[in-house]
Amino acid sequence: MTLTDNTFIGEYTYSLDSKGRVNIPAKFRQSLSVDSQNTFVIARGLDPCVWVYPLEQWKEIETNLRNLSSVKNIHRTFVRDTARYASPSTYDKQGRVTLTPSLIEYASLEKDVLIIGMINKIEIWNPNTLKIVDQKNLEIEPDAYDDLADKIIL
Amino acid sequence: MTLTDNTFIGEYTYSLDSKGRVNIPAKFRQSLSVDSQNTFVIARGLDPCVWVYPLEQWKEIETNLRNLSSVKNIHRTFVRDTARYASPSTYDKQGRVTLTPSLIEYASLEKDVLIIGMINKIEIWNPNTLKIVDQKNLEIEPDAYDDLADKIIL
DNA sequence: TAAGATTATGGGTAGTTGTGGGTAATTACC
DNA sequence: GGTAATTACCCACAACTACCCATAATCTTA
Repeated sequence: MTLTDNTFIGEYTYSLDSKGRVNIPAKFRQSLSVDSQNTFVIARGLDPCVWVYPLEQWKEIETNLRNLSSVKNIHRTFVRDTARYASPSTYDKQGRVTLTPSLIEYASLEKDVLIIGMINKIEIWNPNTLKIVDQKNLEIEPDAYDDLADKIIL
Repeated sequence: MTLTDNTFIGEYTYSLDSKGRVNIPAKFRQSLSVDSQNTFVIARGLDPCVWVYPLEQWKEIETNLRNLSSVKNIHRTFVRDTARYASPSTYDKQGRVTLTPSLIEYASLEKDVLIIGMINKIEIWNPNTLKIVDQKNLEIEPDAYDDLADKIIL
């Protein structure tokens, strides 16, 4: 069952092979819009993981980046950090995308990887790294977290 | 007799089979809106149980999540926590949805499960777990309970 | 109360999905 | 321009999932 176009939820364990390929879960592929032409854009996450965008979604990001001022240093830095590690990747007949060595290193990916649907994008994690990050996030102020839950969860 | 669309009340005992399938009570299925296309979204409850949303209801949550910014760590964390354990499930010809192993484990579900209508969603419990939670809830401060009286007329 | 319809539960099967490896085409480098 | 390395494409197997059917229990209605 497919929900909305370009919307991803759920968690899956897959394996990264020796050629740097990972399977994109079938459910995610099915939810990819036709406009995205079987193509994702892989990029650095703000967390130590790989972010995978549907091509269409990435185009919106490019538009937003274009609108950032080149005068402010922080803007230039943000654009550079975002753009330099990003690259498009069309999945093969088996539904796999190829990750760049740079991104595999950045996210410390090994054989077993965790793929998480994040609504408008997909995250690829080393499961051990995520455990550590999850642990750290327990320190988030419960009040701020509860406020979010109140607004969003039904 | 069906009440309002996507509204669930009552309690039922059903069994979870070896393939991770549970029957959704016929009354609940009948109350599911046409827009939900025979589909529920199963997710982690805030209590140790499984939450089952009508697709239509879940889409509202998705919309809310989509509006959160990925720049803020707390937002990313919240989206991840919410989305990762959720998955759509269309019921089969016999009216059953399939639960993920992850959710079965989270809610400690065994053969006998308790299905409870929670107005806008459905809860699936291990009956023993619910007993314990019910017991704990007796300790809720009566004052807080009384505050509710201002908001709800019984 | 009896007959029919609906509902709950179990299991079989065919199609889909994930994973590994092979080969041809392309690119990079001497 | 020739060789080596890399990349993209293709095939094959194994595991799994979704779909289908069968039976038993329950409810509905005449």
